[in-house]
Amino acid sequence: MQRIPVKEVLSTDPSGQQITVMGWVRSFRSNRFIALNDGSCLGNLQVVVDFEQFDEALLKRVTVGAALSVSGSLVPSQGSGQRQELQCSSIEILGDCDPGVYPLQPKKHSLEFLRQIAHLRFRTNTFGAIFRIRHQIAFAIHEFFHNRGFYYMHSPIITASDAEGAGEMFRVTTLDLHNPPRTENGQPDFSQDFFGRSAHLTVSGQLEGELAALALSKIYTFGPTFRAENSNTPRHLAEFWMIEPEVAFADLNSNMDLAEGLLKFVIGKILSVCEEDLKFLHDREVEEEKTKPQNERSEMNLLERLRFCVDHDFVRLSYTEAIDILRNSNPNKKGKFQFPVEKWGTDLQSEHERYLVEKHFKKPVILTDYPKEIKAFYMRQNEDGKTVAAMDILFPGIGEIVGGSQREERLELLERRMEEMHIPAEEMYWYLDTRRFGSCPHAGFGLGFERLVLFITGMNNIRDVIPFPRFPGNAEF
RNA sequence: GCCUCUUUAGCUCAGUUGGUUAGAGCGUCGGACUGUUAAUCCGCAGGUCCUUGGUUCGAGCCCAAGAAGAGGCGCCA
Repeated sequence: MQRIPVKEVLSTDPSGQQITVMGWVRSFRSNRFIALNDGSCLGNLQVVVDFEQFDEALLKRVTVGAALSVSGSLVPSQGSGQRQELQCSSIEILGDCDPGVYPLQPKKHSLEFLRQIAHLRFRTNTFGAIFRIRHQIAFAIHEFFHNRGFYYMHSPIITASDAEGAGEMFRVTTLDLHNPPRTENGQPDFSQDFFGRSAHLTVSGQLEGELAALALSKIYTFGPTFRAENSNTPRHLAEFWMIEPEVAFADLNSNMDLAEGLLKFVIGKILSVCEEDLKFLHDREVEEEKTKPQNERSEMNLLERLRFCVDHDFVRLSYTEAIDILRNSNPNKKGKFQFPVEKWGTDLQSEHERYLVEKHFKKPVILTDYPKEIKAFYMRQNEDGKTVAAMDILFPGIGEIVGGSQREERLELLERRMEEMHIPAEEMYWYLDTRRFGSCPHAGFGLGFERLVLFITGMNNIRDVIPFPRFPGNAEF
């Protein structure tokens, strides 16, 4: 008999039909009720066992975590917790699970503990929900762009370009580390390396994305990126996934519209498609909030935050306006900020961003037109000569979730800026060629995929929304 | 990289001023239980108190160094 996913069974009207279901035991209660989960959805199928019909030795092997194939008839449940249940006529143990050594017990586990057994944490309700939602978010992102005429472009993962300056890079090499070939001055000779030159893992697909956008008009990348920064926070990973759309004939305003539209579409989609998993994470967060002191509890719960994002326009304001607000804010006047806001031109600290998003506006904020000194070389210079057409989207609890800009399409201005920032123009000939041959206004942004998953699932640590997190000192599994 | 905190049973934690035999809940295991919903009831077992060194008659507790984890900051997405 063919296996039917639990998700399908749970949406079937029970009428005594014979079915086979395979999954893993979540609990075995009263020597009678097996809760069987196959990961197709959050819910378990209740399998009812009449122990007189089964060998006692077989039932002893029905332990938490064991893989079973069960067959029987699907009938309306007599209990109140579920619509249907499987009256079991046969049980086959596909894989035993020794409860004495199996780390997952039918009890609460801390996220820190589960992180240490990340290879098994998929089997918990929480991580099942997170990774089902993660899939749906990825799918919704592709759907959004595809429906709007964007082409999915695969930017390279290994790159010889290290000019973008988005962060420290991981080197890719096949040279013998103990005895590399040397140049005259004693440095490793990368001309003898695999690619005939120094190579690294990409920190961003943006520059290559621009090349494609200046021919295909609308492209997006969605792939892994790597940063060898020694970042130890709940918002950073050394390996993370990034979505980077790039649009020709677009300015900063349409760039903001695109980013806001994308976030609203994806969040809205998840609200409708992942109702059950979201509700579970929502309730989980509500329970967790109860353990916190009153003043640390968030004003909105998870579902409220998500709906709020979909229903309200993001606040758009310039860096200059933000500085004014911050300068005149109560915490600044009362010296509550660790870094007081004084002069125009300094970068905002995360405490300032949090104040704007969580206290002042209480909604997502798009900050625009930053001082050129604190932004990347490729951002388009504004008429004031001081700022660039940049935009960052700040989310409550997450901080920067999107960073983007209109790109500098004017060759002379771009070359001058690169010179000022000591970026070798000759190595970037291929990038500058776009400005030499049919340059046009264009814009794009980078969206941190895991930060979006973090926001939508309501989790607090980015290491809990990617299956196998990579961060300083850790590449387990 | 910097700052703060944490590390005691499989898990989550308590452990008084440094004092003799280190506790609880949950889980496991054994037993009872045929309508349970992370069932319930009874019982047993389970410890390198993170590691190393030091102070002391005596250290889970004090000191030093190291390791691991968490939070904050910086870098950013």
